[in-house]
Amino acid sequence: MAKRKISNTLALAVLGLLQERDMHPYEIASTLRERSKDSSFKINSGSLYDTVEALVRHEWIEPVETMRDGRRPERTVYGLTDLGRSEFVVWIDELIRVPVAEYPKFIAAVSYLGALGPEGAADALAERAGHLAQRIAEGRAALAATVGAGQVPRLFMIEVEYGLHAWEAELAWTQGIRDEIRAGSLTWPTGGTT
Amino acid sequence: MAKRKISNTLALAVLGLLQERDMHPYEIASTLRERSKDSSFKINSGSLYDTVEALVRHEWIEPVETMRDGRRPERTVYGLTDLGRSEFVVWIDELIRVPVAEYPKFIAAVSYLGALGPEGAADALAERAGHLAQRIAEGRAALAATVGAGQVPRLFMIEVEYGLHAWEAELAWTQGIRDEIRAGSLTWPTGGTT
DNA sequence: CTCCTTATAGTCGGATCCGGCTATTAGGAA
DNA sequence: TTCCTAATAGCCGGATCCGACTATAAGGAG
Repeated sequence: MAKRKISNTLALAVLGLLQERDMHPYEIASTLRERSKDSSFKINSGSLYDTVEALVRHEWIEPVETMRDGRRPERTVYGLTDLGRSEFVVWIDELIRVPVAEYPKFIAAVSYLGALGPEGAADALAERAGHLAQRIAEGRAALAATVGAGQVPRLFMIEVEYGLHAWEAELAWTQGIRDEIRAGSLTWPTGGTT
Repeated sequence: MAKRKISNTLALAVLGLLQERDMHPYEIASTLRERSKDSSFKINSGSLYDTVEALVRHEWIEPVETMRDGRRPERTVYGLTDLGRSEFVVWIDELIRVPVAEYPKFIAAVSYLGALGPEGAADALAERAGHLAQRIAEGRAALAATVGAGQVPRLFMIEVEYGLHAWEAELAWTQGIRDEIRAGSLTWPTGGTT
């Protein structure tokens, strides 16, 4: 499995939108935000323009027309190439099929949970649990307002379901460990806070 | 919450190890690998040396001695400063307390799961489930061989427990959606595979 | 003794990422 | 009318990241 030419998933979002119709980068960004896909993709205007250039270099997309409206900056509208259309599917397929290691910040911190001492750790975990619970509630509400109301097909928000599921698992673990610390079933090795 | 001066979590690993004793970068990397912390931190020699330099710039660590052994490359041994020692704890505390958005590749792919079509999606999810199940088994075995055998205190491998919990949740979701697709309860909107 | 692989220790250049900046127009507040 | 903010559209320089590479030594196979 050689390394992908393009690995930034923002490129995936671009390809996905251009599937629907040609757009210019700024439009892509605002459409993604409108559909609240900005919680699945890190949308940064700098990265976006770099990503678009990379996609052009690899001929997955191509400029379709460039126009200007009054004295606004020039806009370049891009469209998918056939190559882009097929690579899009191949890429998604691969991303789904084979899990790749990622390194979330939380796991790094948990690796050194010991450094906080039992009380400090339990306290910090409790605070995290609170934040997570709130985000989960917000996510649920957002789902109810769109899919629940029949505004959007469930498939189009399926990643939100996944995100909620993942957060719930994290919440459960966080609370579980907090409880174990408080109950004394997860003990600190003697001789150090490390 | 202003942005951290140093955000790469590899720096956290460095600080954590220097807590125990002074080391040179290469030694840090091999110690981390030995303790299989390389599944919690992305250890790349290039990044490691950059990270160490950044830590020195911020005076969280400092060179303690530099020596050479025969005609091997020179080694610089680093140690924690008082600042580093205290920032270490503050940083962990913050990372635990407040969840930050991250953008795993899987969530990006799931956002466009539709593009695979029902059969393609179910098939890809099934394959992922297989990989996940295997990794979970391996992780469990590794835990049993260390913590289970009393070789290492549970607290020192607690992040492995978290990782397994997260994978299990992902596995459950993956299988659940695969089943829903096969059972027809998650349907594809008519008029497109997007 | 020679060859090959692995361990030791780190450097370097290019790719990527990202926050902050510019410039213009539209819309409303005062 | 003038001022201020938000939206439109994108550019750029610096920070970061990372893979590929160098060079030496030690250990074993044949």
